Amino acid sequence: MELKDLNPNQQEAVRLTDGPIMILAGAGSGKTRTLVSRITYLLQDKMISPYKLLALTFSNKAAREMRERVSQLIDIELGALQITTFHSFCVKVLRSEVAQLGLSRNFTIYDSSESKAVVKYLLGKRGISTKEISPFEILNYIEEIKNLGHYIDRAGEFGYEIDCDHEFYSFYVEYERELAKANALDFGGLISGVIQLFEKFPEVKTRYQNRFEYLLVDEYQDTNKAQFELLKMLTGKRCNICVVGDEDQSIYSWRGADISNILDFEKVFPGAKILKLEQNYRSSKNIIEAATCVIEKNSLRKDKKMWTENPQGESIKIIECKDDRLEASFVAEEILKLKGEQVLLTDISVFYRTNSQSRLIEDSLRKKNIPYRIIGGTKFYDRKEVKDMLAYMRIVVNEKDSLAISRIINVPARGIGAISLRKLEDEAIRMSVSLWDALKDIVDNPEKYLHLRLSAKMKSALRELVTIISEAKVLEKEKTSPVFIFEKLLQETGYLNYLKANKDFESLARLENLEELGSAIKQYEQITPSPTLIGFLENITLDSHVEDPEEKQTGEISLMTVHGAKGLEFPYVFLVGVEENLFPSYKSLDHGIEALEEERRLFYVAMTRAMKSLYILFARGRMLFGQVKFNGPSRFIDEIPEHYYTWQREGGEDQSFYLGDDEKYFSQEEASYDEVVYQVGKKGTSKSRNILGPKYLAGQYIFHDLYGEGKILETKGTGEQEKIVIKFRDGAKKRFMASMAPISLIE
DNA sequence: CACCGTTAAGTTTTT
DNA sequence: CTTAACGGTG
Repeated sequence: MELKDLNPNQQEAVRLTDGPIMILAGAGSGKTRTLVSRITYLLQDKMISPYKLLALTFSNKAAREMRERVSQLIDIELGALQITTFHSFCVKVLRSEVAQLGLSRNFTIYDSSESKAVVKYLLGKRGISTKEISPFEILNYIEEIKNLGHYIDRAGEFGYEIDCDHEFYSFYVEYERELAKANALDFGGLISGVIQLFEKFPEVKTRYQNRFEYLLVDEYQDTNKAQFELLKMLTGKRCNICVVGDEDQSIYSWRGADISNILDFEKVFPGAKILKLEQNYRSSKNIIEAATCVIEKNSLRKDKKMWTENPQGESIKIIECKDDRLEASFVAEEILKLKGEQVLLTDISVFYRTNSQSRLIEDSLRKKNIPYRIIGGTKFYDRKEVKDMLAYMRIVVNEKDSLAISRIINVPARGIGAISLRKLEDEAIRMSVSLWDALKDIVDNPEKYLHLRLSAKMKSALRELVTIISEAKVLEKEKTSPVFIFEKLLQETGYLNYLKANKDFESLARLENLEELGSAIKQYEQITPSPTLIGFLENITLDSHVEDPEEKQTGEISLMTVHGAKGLEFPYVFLVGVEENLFPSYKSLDHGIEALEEERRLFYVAMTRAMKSLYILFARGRMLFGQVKFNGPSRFIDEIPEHYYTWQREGGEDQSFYLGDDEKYFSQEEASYDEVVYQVGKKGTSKSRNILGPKYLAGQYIFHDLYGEGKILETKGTGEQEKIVIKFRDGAKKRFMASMAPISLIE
């Protein structure tokens, strides 16, 4: 096989097939290429059967891409080759072995909104309002436990401790019980389920260990403890494990990704070989060097330094804008300019920290007729009507899924409201059967349930519902086409008519969404050898269906969050909203150095997406939560050495805020306060900025005559209306009117 | 049981 | 400014 296209380090990464190896692959270092080469090398040169290889990724997209590229390179039957996501892999294992764990193989997979519904149900059962305890808090707690790989009654040493006296522990236990009753697993449960399986049935583990002689893991920095344990179990004694990752691109720790998996790899796999891919093929020297300076401020990282042979390239452009609207219109304006220079729109991308920032950008792009598409954002499968229909289908494949039943029992309205539902659920609990079995029995033997005093209307409604579902179940068993079942459900449940009855815009949009769901099922049928309803459902819960920006090259620019940009690259990148409290996010500023370092990695990811041209924008004033905030430029901008960028100011400084053409954001009163001139001098630079606006900026340190030293967290308003939030040494946060409070700036 | 008004809060989201 | 979620009323 040809390895001469690879650099020496990449070649070594391909050839070191045996024993544990960790490849630290910097951004744009040809990571995927190396991985693909390694797979083909194993298959072709080492003559390893595809059956013995397992490559794990995090996203379906990455898995598809890798498989695609392998199949382009070699001409071997790849049928048995497992290139798949952690979760899909676990589903596969569990579907074939799960009987041993007391689930049946038609189990459903709950996504986080369904998990949340379970938690809310548990809270309701205890009579606790969601105001007293937020379901998210409990959910986070449960997820944390599961991210460790824990399962109930796990015995033995496992390197972590679970505090069974924790106030939420009982919720965790009940939650697990509910899921088991519903024959369902959540995302975390898929992983911990396999761990449980392997621990309780070592012979099953041995079988998988024997099969997969070579293990590959992509995006290793994103693995959590549970996934790490799974990997250890799978590699067994042979330890032919190759992980590829970049600690500097770990941006999912808030979801359990544990950076210590990378930092401690050598400890867990003694004798592990560490290889670094440090040559960048993507970006200009200027961008790489600037990004390197930023990321080196992090302490939690391996010693790795990117370099490139690419030309120096142009300077990074830092654009200081007067406000968020100007920022948006600058982006649109500049894109038009680039377009005039024959730059392809598909080569341009705009990144932002939070989804809500896309609105303004979209507005100004539309105004200038620039086609764009949003990558990520609100998901199709999160829409209410889609979830409703999916719930119908879930009951058809898994009748124990009571959550699905309670979701749709009154959608469309059948006269079975919350109270009646509660009555039915209680009855099911009393008889210790599932909700579905209870409903069926009520319909079949109504005389047994006189005590429920169900109205005739309700009884007939229930009968109808049970009949429709039962019929669909028969069709499902007969392997009828999923689309047919879907359409039958849509018709007979009355959902279609229920939407058609309303002529409003919203219902119309919903109809369209359901149509789209129909075509998604059709598409699934076409590309799947033996399509089943359960297969389709699994497909959509485990595959986010994020549109691939490279897929449709119809000449649109791409908009996405920085998280969504990971793994992508664009010649032209606009990074907007680079302000304190936004990027880094105000939430992370309260959570210590680790959270801040993650924000810095995120910033690093954003920078390193750019190949040729990088614009970093920030707005002096920004409309946030209905109020204008003056957050000041992000600290990350300060971390880029000056000689890598040019600084450009947009929007003058003598005009009042937002007094442009169509602005009605401000009352006259507020607008006239911009008379205050202040100075933010950066020490040692000539860049002192005389800006009209607030007197204080977030991040500055002050002294308060009464409370002592403190740091400004945020400011809003100007002049006499200016309010500031200060965090003092003792951790207390206080609000002040800037003009009244006895405070002074500390240099 | 459905609707409406009030209230509170407001990151990121590979699976 | 938005949105979600609750509680009260018709």
